[in-house]
Amino acid sequence: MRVRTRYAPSPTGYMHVGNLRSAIFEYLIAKNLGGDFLLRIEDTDQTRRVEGAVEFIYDTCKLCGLDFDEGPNNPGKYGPYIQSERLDIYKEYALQLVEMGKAYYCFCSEERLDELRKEADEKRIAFLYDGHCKKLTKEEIDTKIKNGERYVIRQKMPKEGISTYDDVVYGEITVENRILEDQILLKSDGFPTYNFANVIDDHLMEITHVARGNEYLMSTPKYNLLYDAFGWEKPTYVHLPMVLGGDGLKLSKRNGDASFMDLYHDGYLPEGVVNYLTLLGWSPETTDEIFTLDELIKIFNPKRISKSPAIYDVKKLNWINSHYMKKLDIDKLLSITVPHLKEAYDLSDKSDEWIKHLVTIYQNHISYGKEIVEVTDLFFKEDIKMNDECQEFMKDPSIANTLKIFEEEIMNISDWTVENINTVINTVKEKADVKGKMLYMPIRIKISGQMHGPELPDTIYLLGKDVVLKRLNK
RNA sequence: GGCCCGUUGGUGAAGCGGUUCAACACACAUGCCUUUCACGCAUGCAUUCACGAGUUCAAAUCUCGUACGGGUCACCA
Repeated sequence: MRVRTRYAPSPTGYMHVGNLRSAIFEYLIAKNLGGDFLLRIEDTDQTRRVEGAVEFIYDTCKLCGLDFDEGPNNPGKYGPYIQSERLDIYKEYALQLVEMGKAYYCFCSEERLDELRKEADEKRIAFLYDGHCKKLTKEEIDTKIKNGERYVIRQKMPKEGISTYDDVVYGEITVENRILEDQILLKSDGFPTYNFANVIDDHLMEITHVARGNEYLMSTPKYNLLYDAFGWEKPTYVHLPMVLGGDGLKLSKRNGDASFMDLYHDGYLPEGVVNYLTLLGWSPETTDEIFTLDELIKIFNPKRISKSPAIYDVKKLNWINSHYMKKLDIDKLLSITVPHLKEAYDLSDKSDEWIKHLVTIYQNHISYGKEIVEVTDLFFKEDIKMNDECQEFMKDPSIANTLKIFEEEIMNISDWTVENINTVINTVKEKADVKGKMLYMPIRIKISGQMHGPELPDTIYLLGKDVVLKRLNK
């Protein structure tokens, strides 16, 4: 049987890295086994629907290299791929289930349910629908429907026994049937619930591997009961550990850039993000950490997904992304850095050549595009401030002389080039009789306010003669 | 509250009965390289795997209990 996986998001507009990771894992599972990867939009909750969300999902996946073999924009023979366009299908199957006695009509009002829930709450026990409408006769049901009463269709659960299934990640999962609620399959607005649509579609679309967040670990037995009722073959389940923020709490906008598009706009590279996200809760057999998508396809094994939650660690993301930054060609590098520079600083008096030079010398120093802004502020600020470490260093008595000679030599440069600046530094070395750290550091600190930075001659060159002289005299 | 899942160094994480099993990476420290910084390279960094008991000749690895953390109990997915 051909392996088929699906990424089945709700179009709520926001795609955080946890969702993206699910998509990546689904993609990797399919491609590793030479199968298909498809997109299905689960828009059964009309109240949460966001316009343009589908395009957003497409854009994100395209940027990341996750190509769909089938989906709303490139349908295969299993469409439609948007659940709101499949309503008739769900209804048909729901009715079939009622026919078989595995589901029933329920006319209970919101008020009655709330009352029941409150009671359960007071007794501090879990609320379970009491099966009130299960006893309704055919005649009673017909009358109620004729009277226009709103209804839902609920799945009939066994009241005793246990259900067990095997998960690729979590192993054998067993739950008692008595805790399974007669869950709603079809809502009163005619839309199916996730619980129902998901099963119907996965079967109809011949999905073989279902990868999803582990919040479904406990409800999977209910889905299996549905498969059994229809006599369908159950898929292989791969429940994914949750992605947590650095503070150990659920990922949110607060504890980091949780949205892929935010990362992308900050100048992170999709290859880097995909590489990092794959390592969230999964590890290869070797100790390598840098992988292209193609390499990942070859080695991805869902059995190696970990059970414990994965921590989304921006530091590690930065480290991986910096690998990809170093390999970037100049045009690409410019495209992810210059827009941020322009936003932060006034570049109107800078030449393209100057900007290119600036970005180039920082290529090995930044881990994502936007970081260029904070590391280059010494080129744009009027005043530079030395930290304690710098001030401590500058206390050495020999420094005044070194800087004085340097200033004289700089003033005498007529042709402002990196090469000539380099020559000046060598001249200072001779005349002041200092070398190494005592030669470079005073100059670096005086003109940049920092002990770290890119090549000194380049820094001096880009600062310009006027600024350098000005800072030397402060 | 019931049920399910997790807990390895400063951090992220491998390992899932023995054979270097406490990998690897980040961070940190030191050294080399570069006339400086950074990059790169090299070395160091958990007598110990939440805690307690048990099984075993042998446990981070299996079992039970405790603690802590998370998930789930919707006409949301």
